[in-house]
Amino acid sequence: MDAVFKALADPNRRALLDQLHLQNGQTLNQLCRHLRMTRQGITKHLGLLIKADLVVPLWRGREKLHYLNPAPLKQVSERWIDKHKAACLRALADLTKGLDALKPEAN
Amino acid sequence: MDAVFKALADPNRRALLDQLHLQNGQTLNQLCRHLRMTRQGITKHLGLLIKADLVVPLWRGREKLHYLNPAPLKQVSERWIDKHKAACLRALADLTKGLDALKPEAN
DNA sequence: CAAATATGCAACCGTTTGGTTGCATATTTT
DNA sequence: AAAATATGCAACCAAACGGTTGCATATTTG
Repeated sequence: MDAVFKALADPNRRALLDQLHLQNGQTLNQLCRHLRMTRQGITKHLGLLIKADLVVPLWRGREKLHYLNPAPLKQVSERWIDKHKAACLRALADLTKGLDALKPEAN
Repeated sequence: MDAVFKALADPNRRALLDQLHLQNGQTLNQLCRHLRMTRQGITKHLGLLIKADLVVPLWRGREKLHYLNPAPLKQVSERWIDKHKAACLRALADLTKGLDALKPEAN
């Protein structure tokens, strides 16, 4: 969890996530084109993103494809915002209520 | 926006947000009790949280009350997650589908 | 097999960060 | 007015961070 927040702290890493969000499964060299920095520098950033499980790497031959994994971000957003969660859950609750209202005639 | 991510990067600052989430409007000295660190250290952390607009201060006499402001976090969560939104919408879709499955005998 | 491509690993270095200590200021309380 | 309470500001320091350079390794291509 700490790794996720630390990974998000740097603007270049966020730019990498943006880039992957734009086109998923990019290789290291592809990502290098959009960011003016050494390849090794980007490698280190990607390393942190991967450690935080925000990016999942997949080897194909000599190429390393990078995929965006938004799962950890879910928890991030739901830590202090219960307004947000509440709104979503309320919508679901209302619908299930709607379901129950229709059910009696089928039971 | 950068300030928000940077502010969230430190575990002590996240602990402060947790503390405010538990009880809103706490004073500096109150917050000091839950975190083993110098008061001045906490002041600096709160400074960053305030600059990121994650915490809003309110002076009352010689006391400074701190209030949690979850608004900036909303944007954070919605930057790379459209899957999240999609998942939520899918859940809703599945439920409405369930509704439709029950409906025919009522229509 | 040799050359080119794609990536990894480690040392190094200036800057930022997290935290402390010391002192100053403002509001209550007695 | 004096003592106590609540906070602010600045200097300082070790540790972490962001980025570079240099070299090593693995896969593909000719």
